[in-house]
Amino acid sequence: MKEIVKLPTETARDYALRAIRENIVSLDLEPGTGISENEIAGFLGVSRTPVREAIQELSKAAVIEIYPQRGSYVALIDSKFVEEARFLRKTLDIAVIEEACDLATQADIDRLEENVALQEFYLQSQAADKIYLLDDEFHKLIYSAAKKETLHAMRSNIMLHFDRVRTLSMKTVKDTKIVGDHRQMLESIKKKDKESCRQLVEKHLSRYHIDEAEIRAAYPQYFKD
Amino acid sequence: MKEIVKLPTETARDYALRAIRENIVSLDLEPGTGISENEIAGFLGVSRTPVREAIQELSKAAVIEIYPQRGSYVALIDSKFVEEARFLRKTLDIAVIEEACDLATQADIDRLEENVALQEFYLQSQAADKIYLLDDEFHKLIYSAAKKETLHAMRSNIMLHFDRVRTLSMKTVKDTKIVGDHRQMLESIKKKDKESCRQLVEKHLSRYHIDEAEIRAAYPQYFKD
DNA sequence: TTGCAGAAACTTGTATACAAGCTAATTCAG
DNA sequence: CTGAATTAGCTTGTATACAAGTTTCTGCAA
Repeated sequence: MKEIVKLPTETARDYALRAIRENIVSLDLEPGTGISENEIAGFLGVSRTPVREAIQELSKAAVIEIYPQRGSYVALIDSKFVEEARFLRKTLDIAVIEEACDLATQADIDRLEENVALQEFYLQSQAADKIYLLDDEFHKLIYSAAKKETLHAMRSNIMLHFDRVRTLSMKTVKDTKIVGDHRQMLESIKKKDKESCRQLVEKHLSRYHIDEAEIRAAYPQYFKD
Repeated sequence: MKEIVKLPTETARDYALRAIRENIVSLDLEPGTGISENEIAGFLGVSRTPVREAIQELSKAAVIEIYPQRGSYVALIDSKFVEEARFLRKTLDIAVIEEACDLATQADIDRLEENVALQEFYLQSQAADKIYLLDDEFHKLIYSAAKKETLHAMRSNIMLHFDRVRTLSMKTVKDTKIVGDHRQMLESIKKKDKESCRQLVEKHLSRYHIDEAEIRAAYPQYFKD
């Protein structure tokens, strides 16, 4: 588990949640790892209570499995969850981007423009981590333009399963293409071209649809079954 | 707050979550009501810890608002959340029922048949509460047939907002029509007729799309803004 | 009566103590 | 040496104590 600095503003609970979540997505907490409330509490420098609440929340998203009186474990990557996450994303992202075509204000467009411009800038700087954050923000901005912020928060939880696979397949998907996808999506939203948006979302998702067998062969111990 | 009997199998945390949730959906805990961890803990006969964890979870679904060191309140009905819930349900339910057309096994069909038969039976008995439960189970069975159980769990949380309005509009929506909708959906799934499924889901949802102004006029104190 | 100061009574956030139960090591009997 | 029973050390679940902050009531002074 890697260290995450605690922000002065956040509560102990939010800190614990963020720290554990980031470690799971980054795979610093490997799938199958046993975790203990006491151990993590000691590592983070807080008590069991906020750590426990964070673990409870992540167990609800099914990325942590709790066995009462026995122990808790980072869930193995379950193809079923990954597929459901992909299904949700395909279904919801398309519906939301179509809604954004209708509802986006000039301010929304401006924010998206700024975001994509930054992506294109960092693409030249080879700053993959920056692009990763901007990627998340880009999709969040689209949900915001469609007035569907609550759904985005909900989406985040199940996306955890997808995000772990994304981390594993980082090297195979080229950032160049992702940023290009985002640029095209923005242009289609500006033209209010829903059919084009739909096709772009599907193409965008297909990029992450790596041959699972390949990743599974490289990291068999991370997968369920 | 009405009493809910504790099942011998469930943990204190699950009991607290179920009890608070049911009270919110039934409006026995009215929107805007102040709630206290200590008060509820005393009422349910458990300590603050499991009650607190339940409240945390419900606050994540935005049906409870927590103001640190000040108090917690049952959220007022927010039209924005209700609309997002309706949007999610329309989008996801359609995609899932189409998937169910492709994937439903004979066992799935049998379970749906049994469920709808029970609905039709209780319709004659005027047992609205039974139908309410069977309604929930019907939609859950469809998600199960489409192998999207995780998405159904996620759907449940945001549906809380929708469910409260459903409780308020109980009298205006006729059970007869709802059960008829379910019968038609089942027949369309059996025929694998996706277009018919799509239309039925949209019609089904429109039944709940009561004139919000009407409910708002009757219960203005329950609504935000 | 009005207004302000201060204390008391609440709230949630966090830490810690205890309870119940599972696992595995250890010890003792054969 | 083998095996079974006991015990010690883990785990999470729950209860309680304490901390920090907000609100409200109370009492006193003007």
